[in-house]
This record gives sequence, C-alpha cells and structure tokens, in this order.
Amino acid sequence: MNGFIAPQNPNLMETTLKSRETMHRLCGKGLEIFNEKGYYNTSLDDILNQLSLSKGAFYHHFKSKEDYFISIVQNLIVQKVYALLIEPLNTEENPLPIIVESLENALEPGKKNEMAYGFMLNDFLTEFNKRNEEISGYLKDILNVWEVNLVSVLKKGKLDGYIARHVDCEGVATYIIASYLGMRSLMTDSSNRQLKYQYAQQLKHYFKSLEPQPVMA
Amino acid sequence: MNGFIAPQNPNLMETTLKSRETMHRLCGKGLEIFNEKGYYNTSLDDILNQLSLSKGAFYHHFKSKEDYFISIVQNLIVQKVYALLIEPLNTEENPLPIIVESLENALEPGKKNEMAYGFMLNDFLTEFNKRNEEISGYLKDILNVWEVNLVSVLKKGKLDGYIARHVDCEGVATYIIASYLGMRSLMTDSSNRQLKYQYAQQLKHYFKSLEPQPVMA
DNA sequence: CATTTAACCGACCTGCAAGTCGGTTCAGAT
DNA sequence: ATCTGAACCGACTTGCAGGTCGGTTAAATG
Repeated sequence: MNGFIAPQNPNLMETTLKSRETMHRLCGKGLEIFNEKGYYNTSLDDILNQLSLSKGAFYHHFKSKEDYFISIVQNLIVQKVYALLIEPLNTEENPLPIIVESLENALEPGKKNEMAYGFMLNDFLTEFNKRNEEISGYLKDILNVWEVNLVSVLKKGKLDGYIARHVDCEGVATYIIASYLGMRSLMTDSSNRQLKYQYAQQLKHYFKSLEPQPVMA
Repeated sequence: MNGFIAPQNPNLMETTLKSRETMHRLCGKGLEIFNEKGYYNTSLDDILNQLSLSKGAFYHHFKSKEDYFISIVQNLIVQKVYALLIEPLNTEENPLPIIVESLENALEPGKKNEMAYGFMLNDFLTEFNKRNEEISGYLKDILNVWEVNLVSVLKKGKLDGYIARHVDCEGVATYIIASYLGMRSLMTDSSNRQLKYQYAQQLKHYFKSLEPQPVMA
C-alpha cells in the first residue's frame, strides 16, 4: 500500500496465461472439429475427449457452447478471412489478378501441415442461417467486411484504369463472393483440383469482361 | 377365378389412395418446414402437429425420418429442379439468355401463392454434406443432372454459333452452378431484389465474354 | 503450515426428439 | 354380424448432449 496501484503481480499473470492457453487449445480444436463435422453435429465431449479436458474445464472458460463458438468466430475465423482474403487485396497493382490469386489460394484445403482446414465460412453461414441469428449475424459481418474491401479495391482499380468505367463494383463484389461460396459448397471432397482449376479459369474470363475495351485504331 | 389375374379391386385402390394422399401431405408439409428451419432443426412433431397427425401415422408410412426426407428429395425436390432449371433449357434459341432467365426465375422466393418456397438445394446440400452421406449423395446426383444438361445445352450453343469455340463448357457449367448456389447462401432474407439484380447483371457480363468475337472489318 | 482461489474433474440433471408398441377406428370382405 | 387389416393414435422408452454442481488439485500468499 504505497499509494500506487500495484502492477499485476506475476503469479496472477501466470495463471492468466495458463487460462489463455487452455482457451486457445479449446478454440483451435473446436474450429478444427466444427469445421470437419459441423457445429450441431459435434458434441462438446467430442472436443473435450480429444483434449483430455472435462466439462468442468470447459464451463470454467466459456458460459455456453454458443459463447464458445462466438469466441472461435471472432478470434480465429475473422483472422483467417483477413489473412486469406482481405490483406492480399492491399496492393498497388491491377486488382483483378490479385483477387483471382487470393481466391485460388483460399480454396486450397490447407497450407502445409499446419491449420490444415480450408475456408469454412460458407458451411457455417448456412448452418446458422436458420438456427441462430446471433452467430449468423457475426458471420455475415465478416462477409460484409470482405465485400466492402472488394468494392474498395475494385473502385481503385477503376481509377487506375484497370477496370472499365461502366462496371458496377458492388455487383462484381457480390458476384465474386457468391461464386466463391458456391465453390466451397461444391468442393465436398476437399482438394478437388479439377473444380478449382475450372473456377479460376472462368473467373479470369469473367474478369476479362470487366477490363476497359482497347480503343480501336 | 376366371383364369385372369384379377384387376386391383376398387377398395384396395381406395385405401391406397388414402395412404398416398397422407404421404403427399406429409411430404409437402415436410419440405415446407425443412426448408424454413432446416432438417435437423425440425422435429417430426413440428410437422405432425401442423397436420394433426400422430407419430403412429408417420411411422406407418415411413420407416424413419431419413427415409422420409429421401422421399421428399426424390419426389418433390427433383421435380422442382427439373421444372425450374432443367426443362427451360430445352430450346432451339441462344442458350445464354435462357440460362440467365431460368436462374433469375429460380431465385424468386416463390411463384404466386402456391409452393411459396424457393430453391433449397444449397441449404440442404450443406446441411447433409457432413452429416449424412446417403442423402448428400442424392442431392449431389441432382446437381450432376443439372450440370450435364447445362453442359449439353452449352455445347449445342457452341455448334449453333452462339458461344465461342474456345469455351470450356464444363467449366462454365460449374461456374454457373457455383455462383447460383452461392447466391442462395447470400439471400438469407428471401426476396432480396438488390442481390438478385446484381447477380443477373454480372451473369450477363460473364456470358458476354463467352460469345464469339465479332470479326473485325 | 494454513488459507485462498483459479483451474479442473466427472457424476448427475434435464430437456428434447427419434423411434416403439399396444391399442383403437373403420371401411370393406365374407 | 363378424372379421381382417390398413390407417392412425399417443404414452412410453431410449439415447444423446448441453448444462450444473459439489468436490479436488495445486500454486501462490501470508
């Protein structure tokens, strides 16, 4: 009691770290299994058994399964979408090939051997659409952020002369997102090379129709 | 016993009709509610209460909830897909506008006041993908039929000079299906005019890129 | 050493929904 | 009139999964 507010003492910090680590393990494994089997088809015990944790441990950290999943969305899924689909858009170049590349990349089932599950937004979106409005809302928010960023980069591409002036950037963004979500629906058997190739090719054709027409001599 | 095989006697036919009618009512209501709330989120009682039928009635006609849904798929959903997406392709004209039209039509939330639910294949596909391989298979079969028909009509369009020779018809069909499924994911709040309009516009742009290039003078 | 408390354990509670089963109704056959 | 069986009823069984709760462990503190 020397008049200062005491700094967090070390042991408290340590326990906090322990707690955080367990939460992270729970979230990571949760995302993995929810992504594999779906949220409603996965019981908490499915996850807890794999981590050798108990119900008690779980409910010490999360107040419900729903709360748990919201944590997963807001920590892990948001991060993934940013890393795979939004940050790559930050470039000065022609946005169209960049978009194709980011989408192709995001259709990969898993990079290397870490975090080996692809992009799962579509499945979750559909699963929660008619079941849980709150979670559904969070997922849609993520899509909206993506859309806003796509529109922004498309408009910039228009200014820079990569995209024709007549193009409706919002429409294009919507169409890109729709086709991407749909591809994820079709790609059940994860790494379907054929589908991925077809998608990239057609996307390129479509994008060609957005380019300014070369002026005829 | 006059040596002929007796024709189905009338009362048997009558009871068969009664039975059929109940099954039809069950299937119709089932599709409606499954489509609204999802298969796994709908209990049989939800449906039976609305029809004032009992568990006993249900299990007299179907051997399980799964069997029930398979009936719905093979009777009603198959029909819908044919009517909305496959039969319209039967035409001698330029297939591209026909395809756009059929897709726009299929995005309508409901025609008139009968059968007022749109096209639900995508939701069911996602719901069953990780849960029930058998049902998932039936749904994929439907998609495959659609794809085959799209490819066929595109190839015909190529022969008739409506589509450029370099076009990969399988790829285009895949891309069409993907974008359509994705739109259905996005259109939570059913009749979203804006989304539908954007989709149709972009689809037309995309299709323009598939047309043969006019020969320059 | 005693005390406190975060982290964790696991048996139990509880609600829900699929599926069962013995019974009832009633139209038509004999 | 009686009988048969299809159609239907609804209380009950069963299993599952989310959530609860009293107890245990272990680390830090005094």
